[in-house]
Amino acid sequence: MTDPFALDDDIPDPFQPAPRRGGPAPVPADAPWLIGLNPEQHQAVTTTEGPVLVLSGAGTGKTRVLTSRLAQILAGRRAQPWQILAVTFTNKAAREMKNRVAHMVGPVAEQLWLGTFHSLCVRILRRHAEAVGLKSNFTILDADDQLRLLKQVMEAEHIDNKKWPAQSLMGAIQRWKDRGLTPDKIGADLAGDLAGGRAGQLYRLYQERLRTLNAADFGDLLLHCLTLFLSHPDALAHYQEQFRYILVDEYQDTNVAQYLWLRLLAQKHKNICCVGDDDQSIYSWRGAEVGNILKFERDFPGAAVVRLESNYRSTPHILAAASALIANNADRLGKTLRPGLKHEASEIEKVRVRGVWDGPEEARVVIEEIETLQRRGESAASMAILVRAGFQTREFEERLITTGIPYRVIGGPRFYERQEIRDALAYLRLINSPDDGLAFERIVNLPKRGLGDAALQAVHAVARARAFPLFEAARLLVETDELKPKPRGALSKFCDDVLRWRSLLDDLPHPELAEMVLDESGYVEMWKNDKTPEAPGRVENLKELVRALSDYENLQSFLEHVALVMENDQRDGVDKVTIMTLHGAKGLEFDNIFLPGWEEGVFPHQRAMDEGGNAGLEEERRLAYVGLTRARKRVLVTFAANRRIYNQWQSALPSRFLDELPAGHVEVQAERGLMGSWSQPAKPKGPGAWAIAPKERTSDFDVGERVFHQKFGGGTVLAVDGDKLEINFDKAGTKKVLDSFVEPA
DNA sequence: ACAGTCGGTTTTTTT
DNA sequence: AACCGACTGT
Repeated sequence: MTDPFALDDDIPDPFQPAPRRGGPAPVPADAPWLIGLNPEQHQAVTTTEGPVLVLSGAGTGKTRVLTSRLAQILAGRRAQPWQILAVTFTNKAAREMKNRVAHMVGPVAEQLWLGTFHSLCVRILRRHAEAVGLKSNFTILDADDQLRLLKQVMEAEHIDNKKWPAQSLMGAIQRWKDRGLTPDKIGADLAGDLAGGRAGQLYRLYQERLRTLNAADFGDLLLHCLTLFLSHPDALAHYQEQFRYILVDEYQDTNVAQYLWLRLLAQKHKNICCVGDDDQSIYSWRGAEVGNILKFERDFPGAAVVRLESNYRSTPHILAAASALIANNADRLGKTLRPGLKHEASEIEKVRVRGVWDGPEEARVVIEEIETLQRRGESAASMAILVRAGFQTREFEERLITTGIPYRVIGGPRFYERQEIRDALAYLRLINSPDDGLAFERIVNLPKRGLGDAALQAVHAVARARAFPLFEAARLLVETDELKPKPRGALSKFCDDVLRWRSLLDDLPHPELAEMVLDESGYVEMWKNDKTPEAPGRVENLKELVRALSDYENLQSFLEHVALVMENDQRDGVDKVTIMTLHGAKGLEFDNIFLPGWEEGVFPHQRAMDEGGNAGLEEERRLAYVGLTRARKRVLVTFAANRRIYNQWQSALPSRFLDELPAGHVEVQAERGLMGSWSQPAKPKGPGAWAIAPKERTSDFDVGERVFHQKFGGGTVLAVDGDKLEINFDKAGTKKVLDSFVEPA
């Protein structure tokens, strides 16, 4: 066995610049990255020693501070690039930071330890895999494989998957991992009655299965890293020594495991700089703990705290609207955003709010506005539609297609999640890692080789009996007469093929190998013979996959990229409107922002409130804050009075967040009667002016009266609450609607 | 072994 | 409505 602590990768290679001598050097005050910083930014950049917490509001130049700080440390000869750890939350942020630093300090930026938590953990784990029970070429499973594996475990344990869906147990396991909890830490108190009280045991079995498959899921990457650090003090000491400076982006989004990871690594030098904004914490559902910000000063006594409050992005109206909204959250550190830019008064528009009848009309209104802006010279690329949930994109897409406006959906079906790509990857995974049983199962009978349930069962039986990986079990099985001749021959051929491909791994360039595999396996052929309309596209995607392979040194690094960088950044030069979720928009900015679907239940999302209570509502509000602060010049917020959900029409009430926008900075344009009590002209009277009307206004309808509603048809009034009616519709059941939507029948 | 049908569920956000 | 998974018949 190789020494798990071999760290020879860290020895500087001859291509790196000679180590700087003579310790820190002064950085000239006119260094390019210091020019134009405001005093707070300057302080955040130049306070390189000791712990620093930067509370950075939206649009206050956070990325600039981080990159300048990196440049400052490097130019001040305070550390070699590989002694600096810079952690981001997304791959996009990592890439941008790397580019910007490279621009300032040149190619040494390549040597920084800069990346997402997950990619940095993989980098460490590849070297110490044995220490946590894996081999260095371990596979990183995606969500799909994770669930598949857990289902297998649960099935083997005879857990009724109707009563205990694998999905919810998966969620629990992930949250445990987010908190740094290994199976031995899961007591009855944590497991609860999940999976009949056997959740802890199932978690353990799942982890065991992962190890046998030489695989790790996303959460494992951090968890194993923590295990490594805690069980191998020499490894921890090595990295503590190495990372003289640590920088963390989006600190408010770190979960407990990530927090522990950082805290361990920072113990030696304590030069850790965390940048975050509690008002933009929107990932608590994924285990993020805003509390990590609060703990910072406790864990690192004497930490310098810098507040960045000058906003260089949005107009005063937008800032005022966002600030007033977020002020409704009780649980926050409190920051005040100040306009940092000069704006031409004539150019400044108020935030606009518009109510419409239903979803399709909302799409029409938004796209009309897009066209208007385009006529005024705004580019499509300057506009983004930010939705709460993925399903909302459809109506806008449809409308954009009919209008012929180019658009792109970020976060839609991703390239590496497509069926054909995952199948092709399974072939490559099996070649790369013989232990990858999930890959084996996925492709052993794809294309159809006449290997069905019976054959697969037999393979499983052998694997279990001998504690072999599935692939090895299959090889053994075909030497026996266990299988009928036909399946036996097919399986034998399959095994021979895989072995042959694997033997070529070192000799053939990997793109050629991939091409050969896809060809000889008959996989491409399968799609070429497929008559469905999407088949040609799939063949194209496979070609693209082979092409993408050539961008990577070897198969292993490609597979890793696929697992960690699940994004499709179609940043072609074409001028396109962007559609994405609010979560996806964090960190981005656009001149023109559209915020549709501001209705109770949609936004704030019902489930967020049901499951998260008031904390859930506050997180939704932060999401709204993130949405508003993406805009530089214009915001259009819309809501629809009726929405089709599960193919059922439902009436909706305007989002409470609308009430929280300050009247003086908002302009309301609603169609007659659609706003309910929100009728224009509203009398602006400071914040809250939009509040749903005084209860004095009572509907003209009476209980028991027959009414007619455009979408729901006829019904009987059950109750009257101000201008809201509860109506028992003959067809659609009981619903609450505003009285302006119904007429006497 | 596999295709076709039936019935139940789905829509929160993602490294 | 549309998709998925389990079941059934060939």
